[in-house]
Amino acid sequence: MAEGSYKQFCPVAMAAETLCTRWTMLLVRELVAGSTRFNDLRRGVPRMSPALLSKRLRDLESAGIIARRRAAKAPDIFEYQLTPAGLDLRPVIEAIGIWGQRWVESQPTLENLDPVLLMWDMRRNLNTEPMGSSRSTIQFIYPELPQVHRTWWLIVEPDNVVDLCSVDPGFDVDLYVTTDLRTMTEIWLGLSTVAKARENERLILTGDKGLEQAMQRWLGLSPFAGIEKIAS
Amino acid sequence: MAEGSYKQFCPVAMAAETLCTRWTMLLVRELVAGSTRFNDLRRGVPRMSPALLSKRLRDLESAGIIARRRAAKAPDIFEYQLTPAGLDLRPVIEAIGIWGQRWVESQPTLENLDPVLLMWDMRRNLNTEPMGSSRSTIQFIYPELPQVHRTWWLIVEPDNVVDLCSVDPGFDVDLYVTTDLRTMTEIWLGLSTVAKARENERLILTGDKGLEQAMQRWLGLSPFAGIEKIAS
DNA sequence: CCGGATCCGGTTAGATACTG
DNA sequence: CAGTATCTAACCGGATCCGG
Repeated sequence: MAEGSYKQFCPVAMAAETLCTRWTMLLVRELVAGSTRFNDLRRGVPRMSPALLSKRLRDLESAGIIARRRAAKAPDIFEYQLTPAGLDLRPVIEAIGIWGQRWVESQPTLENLDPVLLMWDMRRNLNTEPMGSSRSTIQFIYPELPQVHRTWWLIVEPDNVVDLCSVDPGFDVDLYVTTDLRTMTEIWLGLSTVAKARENERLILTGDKGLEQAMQRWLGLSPFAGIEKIAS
Repeated sequence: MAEGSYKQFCPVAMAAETLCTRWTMLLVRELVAGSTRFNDLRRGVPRMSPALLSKRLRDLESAGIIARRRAAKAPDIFEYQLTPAGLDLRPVIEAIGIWGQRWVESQPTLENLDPVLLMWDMRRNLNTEPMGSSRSTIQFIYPELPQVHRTWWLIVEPDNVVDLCSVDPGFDVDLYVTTDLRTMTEIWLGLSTVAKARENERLILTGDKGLEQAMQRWLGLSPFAGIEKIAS
């Protein structure tokens, strides 16, 4: 047992001992969302130091939540995969996320804008169903942001594999999305919609009319976007 | 926003910022279980320093989870009451508790035996329904423990108010329960039963036959006792 | 008793740089 | 890609003390 123990037999206490240390819940969120490799996990928790990430992964392993094994395809690369106990943490993440969506105010939330997290989340949840049978390239432009984070390309290949680039992949662009980071994040979180943002001209679409009309559908939202916010 | 922020707009991250700091989840558990006063909360988290408890209560207040107000009956005493946002944390505590019951192994759990926590939990969840219409006094004896924690009296008044004493209240005892702390905790957690413990003579009942037969019913168990443990 | 505040030493986490 | 190493700052635990 860890020295930091609560010394309580209560199941809540025993679980919290592992789960409620700094960064751990976000790390579990990334694992539940499907990330398995060290640097993928790191992208999901970019402000966590790699030393602490490494320690937390060892902690989760010894708690029986993940298993560290060599990747099947690349034996020199490690993968962290959820065990049955880890997979069963999904309801915990969902309960916390639902509470956060309902009760954490929008204002402090929207002080934490981050284009990298947003774009990777969008990539992860993109709905390829409304896409055609040929490749679709969508360019996002945040004019307010510094060069490195200003322009992004989302590419849906014919086999429905989704790719994200921050350097021009050279493909013809089917749809240009020009907006600001706050507006795009509000839409992602379900606090606004594509239609509302277009009305207010905070989001401008140019290009393929089909992709334009279908944006609210192909843009997969946050898993918690459907939960109604109660706090202001 | 706190300086310790994760800087992520994700609802899980925003919620975890408040909820996943040390002791906070256990404190919320106590609040959800019904404790409202500083020293009642303290009894539920006895190893938490009062300074940190005070800080956490202020944090929970500024997060909109509890409201600090003077008690209606005793205006010089403060009460910490859950707001609607706080009441809505019950599903979070339940999800964590269920996961803990399922996946945390019994062995580390049962290294955290604590007679004070156990007896107060038993008091809190006692089922008075099988009790008669007159006062019932049940004495618990843990022969292994030092004097101060060896003997406890659970008293159910005719109006179904439950009381817990660690000094002899002087009433006639209706039922004597002699056992060891580990056995009683296992029963409480649903890892054993009154019948099994009596078979193995790890739990001895003496006194009123009705109370004896009904012990498994009047002994309310941990809220998670019904969840099947999967881990060993 | 109730509801804290203060002080100090140890542990944990953040920042940054570096490596096989 | 997958981590270590190092240093500093923040947080936490434990004990003590205080005013009503």
